[in-house]
Amino acid sequence: MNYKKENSKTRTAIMEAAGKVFAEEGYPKATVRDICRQAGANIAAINYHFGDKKGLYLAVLKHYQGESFETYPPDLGIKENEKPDEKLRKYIRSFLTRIMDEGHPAWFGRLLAREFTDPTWAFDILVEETIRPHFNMLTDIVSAILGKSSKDRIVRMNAMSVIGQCLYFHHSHPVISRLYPGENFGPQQIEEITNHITRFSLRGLLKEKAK
Amino acid sequence: MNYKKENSKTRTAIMEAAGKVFAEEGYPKATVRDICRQAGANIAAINYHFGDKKGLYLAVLKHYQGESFETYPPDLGIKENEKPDEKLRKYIRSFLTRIMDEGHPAWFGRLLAREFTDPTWAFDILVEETIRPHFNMLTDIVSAILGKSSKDRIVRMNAMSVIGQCLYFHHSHPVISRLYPGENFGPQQIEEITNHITRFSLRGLLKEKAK
DNA sequence: GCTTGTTTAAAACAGGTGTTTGAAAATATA
DNA sequence: TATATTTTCAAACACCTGTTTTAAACAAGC
Repeated sequence: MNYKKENSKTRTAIMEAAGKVFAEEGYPKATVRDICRQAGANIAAINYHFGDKKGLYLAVLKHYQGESFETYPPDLGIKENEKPDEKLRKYIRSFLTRIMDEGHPAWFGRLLAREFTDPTWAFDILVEETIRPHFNMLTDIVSAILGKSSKDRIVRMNAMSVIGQCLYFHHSHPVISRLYPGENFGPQQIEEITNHITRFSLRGLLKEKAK
Repeated sequence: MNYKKENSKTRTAIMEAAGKVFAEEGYPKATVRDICRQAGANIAAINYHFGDKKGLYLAVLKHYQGESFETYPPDLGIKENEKPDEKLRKYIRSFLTRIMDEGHPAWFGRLLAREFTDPTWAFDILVEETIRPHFNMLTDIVSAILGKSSKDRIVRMNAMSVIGQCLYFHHSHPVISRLYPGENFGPQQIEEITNHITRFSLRGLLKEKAK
């Protein structure tokens, strides 16, 4: 019922492994046996420390959520008096890095990207706690560029155009690697992709403003 | 071994139900029991008519693939001497309709969209048979607008920006409906979304050309 | 009629899933 | 040291998955 120590060795090992597996396989396909094997723990430990698979997923979300946005803050280096164009570039770079970066807390970004395309029961929590505030941040930037209210419908659509590009450049890997073997739009190309999306979007936005 | 009649009543009923379920749930989560229940057929019928679940999925792909691209041809109304701008608009509309439309053969589009974000074993077949030719069609349009070779890397990135927007406007449903209840980017808004993406993209592309 | 080939039906099978059990081991507490 | 508490472990449980079996119903040809 009450799950004891917060800093057990196997507990953190399980969370570490779970983060990796959940991000790679997605919640439904990820198996607790696989997670425990990678963590070097017994299957029952998952019940003992987290209650059940849901509890584990929730714990992983809650924990790495913070870590991810500490490492890749969406306003990374954004100064208040900076031009909206530059704000947009930094937002895009941060977004891309968060989901395409390799190594430790980048799982969370991929996990979030997964929830975007087919949500689990945890989606509502994620929307309120992380997606909404960060989407608002983007719409603010876009509305500043367009010179329109951030409540405007057109602002939302333009913001979605930006996010759509970012997400697709991430999970287009399977397609690209088959269509053009050798071609590579992977984590190493984050800078290049950032530049492309920023240019492409700023033009789409600027003309919209002029109209 | 040899699967008899091609026009059995239960056979077509199963394929119909399977298309719907596969598109809604995705291949892994879709269960043969669910499909057979919706088709009013026995579980064993799936083995008799299609061998196994893979065979069924393949049969569904092969069949509705043709039907989908007959209903929503990617060059819908495109005349050879038309301006590239108008070609792009029609391509985008066709793409959006194929995955967002309701009713009969629209499953296939959604099914394809699913394979884009997490591919199954059938992905390689789909790439060669449907994705490659249609992506080439898009890169041709884009390269005409940019005035660059369709083999150019920059052309591919711009094409991806277009497709990324289309895909995201489709599966952003869960996000949007939670962020802005009442707001709706459903099948009814296809025209509006087509206009937005076309304008947004044409501007992104045009300036790229001018540079 | 009978016989042959074809299609359906109920039940069982083998394997994988999340979860629980109950007793050991490890650790802390007195 | 002795006792109580916390943590691990192997095994089993109940359920769901795709698949197979075996027999029955159906249809067509003679």
